[in-house]
Amino acid sequence: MLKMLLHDGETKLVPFEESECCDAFRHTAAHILAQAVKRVFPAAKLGIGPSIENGFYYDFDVETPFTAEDLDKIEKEMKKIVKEGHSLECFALSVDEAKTQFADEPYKLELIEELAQKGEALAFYKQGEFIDLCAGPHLARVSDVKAFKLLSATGAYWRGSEKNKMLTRIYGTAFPKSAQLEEHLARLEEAKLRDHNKLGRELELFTTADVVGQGLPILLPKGAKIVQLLQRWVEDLEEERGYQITKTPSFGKSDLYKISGHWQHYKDGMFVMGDEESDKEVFALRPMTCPFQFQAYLNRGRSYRDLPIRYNETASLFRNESSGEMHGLIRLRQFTLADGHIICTPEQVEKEFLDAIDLVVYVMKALGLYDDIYYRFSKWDENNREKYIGDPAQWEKTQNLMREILDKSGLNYYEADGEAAFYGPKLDMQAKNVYGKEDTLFTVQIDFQLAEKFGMVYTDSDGEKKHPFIIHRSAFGCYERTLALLIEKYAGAFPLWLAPVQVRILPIADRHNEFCERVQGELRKAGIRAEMDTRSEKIGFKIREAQLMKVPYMAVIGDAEVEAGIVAVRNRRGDPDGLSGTMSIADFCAALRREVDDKVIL
RNA sequence: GCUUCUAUGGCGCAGUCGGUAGCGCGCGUCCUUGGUAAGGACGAGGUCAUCGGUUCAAAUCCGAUUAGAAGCUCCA
Repeated sequence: MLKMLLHDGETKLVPFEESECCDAFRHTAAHILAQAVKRVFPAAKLGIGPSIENGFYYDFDVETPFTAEDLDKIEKEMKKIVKEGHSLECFALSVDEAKTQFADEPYKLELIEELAQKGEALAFYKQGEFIDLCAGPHLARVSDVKAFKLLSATGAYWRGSEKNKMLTRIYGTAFPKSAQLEEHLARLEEAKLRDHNKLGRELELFTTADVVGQGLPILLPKGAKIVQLLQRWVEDLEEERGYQITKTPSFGKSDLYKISGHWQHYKDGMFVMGDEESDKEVFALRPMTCPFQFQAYLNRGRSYRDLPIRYNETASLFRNESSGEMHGLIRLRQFTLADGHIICTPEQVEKEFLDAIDLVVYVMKALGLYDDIYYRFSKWDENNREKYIGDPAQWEKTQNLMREILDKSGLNYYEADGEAAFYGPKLDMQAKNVYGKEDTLFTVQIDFQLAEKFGMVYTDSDGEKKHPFIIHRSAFGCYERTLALLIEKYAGAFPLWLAPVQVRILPIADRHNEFCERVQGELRKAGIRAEMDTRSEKIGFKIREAQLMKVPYMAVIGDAEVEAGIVAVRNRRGDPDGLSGTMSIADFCAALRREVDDKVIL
């Protein structure tokens, strides 16, 4: 139990595990950090310092950013402050008093000014000589902050806007007990071992080459195999659900993007080929599939009887991300989306939307990602209208429609302003990587605008020409990004059906090679991805290699196996359900096939 | 794009005050190899990311570029 100090000056005992206490704890740690920085670097100007998931940070304006040695010094000073054992007190000041108090703190003055304009009360917390403008709550005393560590110093824009000055942010974490801190740090180390950007390279799933460029990974045979498996599987699933496949160009004329609005809204994000001033035609690589796939719809007149039309396409997309944004397989300049558009009547929207979600949920369950995903209802930002097309009433109408459908679906979602596509609201399925960074994996969107822009119509039963609704959806998201998530989810030990090598065949001595080749042939004929270790090494060494490669199964073959025409099967460690023991080649093939089929069918 | 940091054979690293490169793994050859996490010998492989500068001399110092990492911002 920790003693908390509330803004009314009252105290109460709350366990650290309660989020209000945990936040107050980390927030107090942030104040201790700021106090230490002011002591060691008196010229530093204070920004803000909240608690965050798993820790805290504080922003400072300093001449030269903190070095690792600086962090050590600051940490030492923090320990001293904790030992000094100050109690915290909370008090209020008038605007004028506050301005006097923080005359040397320009960022605090800005906040005071702003709070004053809103007519909000100015609360302050004090520990020893250190006073901060702060809404609280905090711990009642600094001595409870026993275990902490400063993790990094990086740049961060004041108030989160790139128009403002970049301050120096120190990140740290803190716990009541040092054992908890150690455990947390160990978890961070553990997470790093699953990092797809490292593991994916080690397992030879992908690589990058300086001369090729940023955000342009080379998928190696094993990585490409996984993507191929996923793509075949997803395309089959889509076909089962009534999708028709299209194949459209990877680039088109600027005129096309002018219709869709990309030229006006996202030209900076596109790779443009040619110069509008001097060239007769200017092209751009496609950042999304929609305008191309719409041309398939426009191929002839459509009746309400034709709808819904569901188009899918495995599409390479190109987006000119800024140089600092690329990351492993997560953020790329070229990527492959299991893209698609459902064109339907207003009456059909609900069912089609729900069916699209149903497909995504099926896919996530099959991949084992279902429990790691959460849902974000991404709406527009009415205060930032230039980012979007269409009028506010339409936006409200579509968002309400989407909320209605979402509520019926029973999905547990949260709403986010300013995250919509420029043409409509989205349901984003979000996932976190091993470092806790969030990214969109899948998305389903309702679009009420592009049909009109492209002149897409259907003749309704009353003979009227009407604009259809369009659902933009992805069954899978982008293959590269999902692959990254899968690598981290399974730490490279893919389930059998996705493993690029399913069986590694290990001859005990070279004289068993011939039989091993036969086994490899049999497995391959049965559709099993088998690979043989042909090196002249001891069997223990070969097993170790196969373990490092995280291959689901090994088939060990020596004299006894050759004589009896069988294989000794061994599974990957930590897989108690897997096959093991000796069996005939035919039985092994059949068992593997069964296991593969069981895993995919839910 | 911004802040900080980084770049040495396929991978992981060492290289002290500037004096033209080493180790482990991997790779190749040969020997070895019967049983569940590293058998041995020999060998190949690097103009130290690129370009430019300082210097008698640069992997080492300086600048630019390219690429990578963390964070911020952005993400159709």
